[in-house]
Amino acid sequence: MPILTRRERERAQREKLIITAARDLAEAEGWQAVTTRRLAERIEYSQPVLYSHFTGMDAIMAAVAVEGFADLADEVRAARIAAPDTHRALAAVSAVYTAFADRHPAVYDAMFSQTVDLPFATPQAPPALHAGFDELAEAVRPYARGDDLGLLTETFWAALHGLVTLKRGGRLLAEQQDRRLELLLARFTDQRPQSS
Amino acid sequence: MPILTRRERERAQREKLIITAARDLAEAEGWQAVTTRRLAERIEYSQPVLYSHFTGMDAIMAAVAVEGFADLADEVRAARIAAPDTHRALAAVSAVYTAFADRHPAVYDAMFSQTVDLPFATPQAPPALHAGFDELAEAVRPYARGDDLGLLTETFWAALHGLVTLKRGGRLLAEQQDRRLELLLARFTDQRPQSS
DNA sequence: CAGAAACGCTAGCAGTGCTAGAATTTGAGT
DNA sequence: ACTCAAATTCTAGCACTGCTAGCGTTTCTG
Repeated sequence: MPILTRRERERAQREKLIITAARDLAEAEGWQAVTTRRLAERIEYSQPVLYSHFTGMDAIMAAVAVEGFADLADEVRAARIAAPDTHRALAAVSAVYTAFADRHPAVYDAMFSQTVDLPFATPQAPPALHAGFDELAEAVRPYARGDDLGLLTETFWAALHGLVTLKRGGRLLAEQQDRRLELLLARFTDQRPQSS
Repeated sequence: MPILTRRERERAQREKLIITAARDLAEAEGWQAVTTRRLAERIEYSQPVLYSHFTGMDAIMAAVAVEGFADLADEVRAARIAAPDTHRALAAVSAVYTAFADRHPAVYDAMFSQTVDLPFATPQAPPALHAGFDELAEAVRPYARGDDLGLLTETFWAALHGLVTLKRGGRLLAEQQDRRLELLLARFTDQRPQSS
């Protein structure tokens, strides 16, 4: 823990306040409603203060995303550990992932849909993002067969992401989402009547 | 074919011009660069003319999407019909789908990512959208086993969509995309890993 | 307690989607 | 051919956006 002066502490606190206000406003009314003016009003400072913390709106969205990575990783980890077997582990992880997207659609968008200036598919990506991915990979591992675990995890993740975003965009009816998830799991866990 | 007066013909022609200009501009510089002013400049009319054809920017984006549905459906259909067997049919359909998204990212976004005021998961959805979905369903059918074909097709489609969008957003490295697609196909076509 | 540095503010720029109302063109009907 | 109304297109403007220059105040330091 570095030693912080009072000013530095207050600054950090205000930065957190901005991120929280942005997230709350985005969840309540969507990212299009998160403007610098409304954000400044919420935190009871003037607009330019935002730019002393972040380079612009994009960076604020990125900060909300980074918070989200940590939250999601925690939830996925908890779900995986609590599961009694590998089968239910992957199911639980998938359920938690889609539930997170449903509960925090704006945060999810910032994390995975919006174009945001963050390193992703590199070691410089936020640690929480790697942590979350690793949790998912552990859940996938028992079904990797001979395939590359990383690539297979990415593929499974992409499938979850596709289900989430198509549903949220109104391209898929919400009602049958659970059954789609079941079908996806069945294909990835190799549940089949008989073998070739 | 209805009888159109010269004025009506000219109007229809200009509407097409707007859609094409919007698509071209979006592909060249992204949707954020498609503003009413730039669009009006391109078609060499003033801004308000756009509002005599469309209710707003959203409707213009929706019109570009509808065009895209038809193009994509044609390409998918051609790929499926040309394939010599069911296995290569699904592979070809998947390849064509992702290639379309790569070649026309802005159109793809309008179709499946942007929030656009169009009916989707209902009979009122654009016919070309149903046509495209049906083509995909035919490619999936041989691997449906006992599962509901519609739901399984939606799930497979979602997986493709996830791969496409995560890659375009920089969340997945582009290099290994082909291998991810292979893994997805293997899981859906029930191919056990072969010792190679 | 003076001077300097840090800080947050007001005011403004160039851009956005969209619209009211004036100006122009068009196509009758005489 | 000429008038006049209807259709059409334009100019100008509104309320908003992200972002920034520069001024005035507060705060810390020597």
